[in-house]
Amino acid sequence: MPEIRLKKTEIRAENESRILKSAERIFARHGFRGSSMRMIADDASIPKANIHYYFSSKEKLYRRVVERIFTVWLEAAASFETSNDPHAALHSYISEKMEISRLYPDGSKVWANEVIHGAPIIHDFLTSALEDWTNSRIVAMRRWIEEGKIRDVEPRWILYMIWATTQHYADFAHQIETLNDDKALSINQWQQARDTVFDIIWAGLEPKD
Amino acid sequence: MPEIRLKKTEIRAENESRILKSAERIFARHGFRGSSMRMIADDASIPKANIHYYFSSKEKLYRRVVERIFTVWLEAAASFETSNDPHAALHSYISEKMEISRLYPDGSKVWANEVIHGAPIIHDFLTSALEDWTNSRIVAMRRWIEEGKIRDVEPRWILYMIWATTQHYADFAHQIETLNDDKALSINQWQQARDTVFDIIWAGLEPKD
DNA sequence: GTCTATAGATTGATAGAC
DNA sequence: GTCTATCAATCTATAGAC
Repeated sequence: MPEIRLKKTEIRAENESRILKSAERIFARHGFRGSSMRMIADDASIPKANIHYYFSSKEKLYRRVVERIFTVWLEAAASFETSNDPHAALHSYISEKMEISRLYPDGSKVWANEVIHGAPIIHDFLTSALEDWTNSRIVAMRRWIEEGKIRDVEPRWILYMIWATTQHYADFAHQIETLNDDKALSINQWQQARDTVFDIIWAGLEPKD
Repeated sequence: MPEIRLKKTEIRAENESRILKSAERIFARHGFRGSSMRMIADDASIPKANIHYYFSSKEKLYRRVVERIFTVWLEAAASFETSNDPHAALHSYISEKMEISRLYPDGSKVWANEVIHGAPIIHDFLTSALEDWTNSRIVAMRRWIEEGKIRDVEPRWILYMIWATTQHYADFAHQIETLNDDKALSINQWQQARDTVFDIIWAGLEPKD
């Protein structure tokens, strides 16, 4: 009965996707413990028991959500080229990170929430992919410094500054909107913010003549 | 019986202080919903029922914790002088914010956690004190721009950059330590990070000649 | 002011009919 | 694959003895 099995696979894919999307939104808004399976089920318009049918436990569902977020992060990470043009590499990376904050703020919030609480569930992500990536970029930035392409600044503080500033626009969106007359940032404001973030950081790295 | 009343007052002050300190640590580590009154009671070595005796409900205890954090924030806010020396004002403010991240990371985490989740409990802080303070500093920075003392950059993106970067060292401390061979930053590293944050931001604001 | 016992509500998870 | 009913654990909060 190949037809029936195909259909079941499609139903599974469709439902899993709907649940993951709702879970990301609910976890972002209420945190892991503050989110109940019932809230996620209601948001996805799927009976609560079915969430357990597709994802055996709340923790496994949460981990799947974080894995999705990490995939998005990896795509942005790739845009930080270790070529020999720091201006282009940093501009591309910062722009990409700001776009992620604008388009997927929930993912950023779940990640922030997890790290704030000591990364009890995703610690392995930090000590593997993130650590490798960070060290490779630090090496690249050190080379730029030796070649006189950027100023002599400890690379890791620059990376933290980029992460902090770009992710702030997602994680603290509520505060930013409150200070913006309770309105979300307009496209123009997003562009201006993105350009300012890059301009300030680049002004601090650009070699003085 | 003035003696007995005095002693009771002292006991109350002592116990309330112990509970608030434990609550801040537990809330920072596990979030509001992830923290139970039992965890806070155990951390403070005080019977669970007594927490309810001193603070009528979990939410009121949480609010008292956030009020304490806001007091610390206000002290740092005062160090951002609206005088006519932007270099001194920003250096003082950034240094103060970095010190807060170093000395009171738990408070910063509770605040971040709250804003990430849409500030359900502290929304009034955002729309009163924080909004007033922010607007006053934006006015001051606009004046600096008109007087040619800093470059023409939208002040609010600068403020967000300062908040994001300084608070990142508290909120994402776990990630930073993981990338630092699982060790907390040394005093030297804190100083270097603080100086770098200021230098980069000032390089982007300092008028070009 | 301290502390045990417990009420009342909510939660993650599962059993079992359809 | 869907969904109702329900269990067992946990939580906030309080009553009441000391």
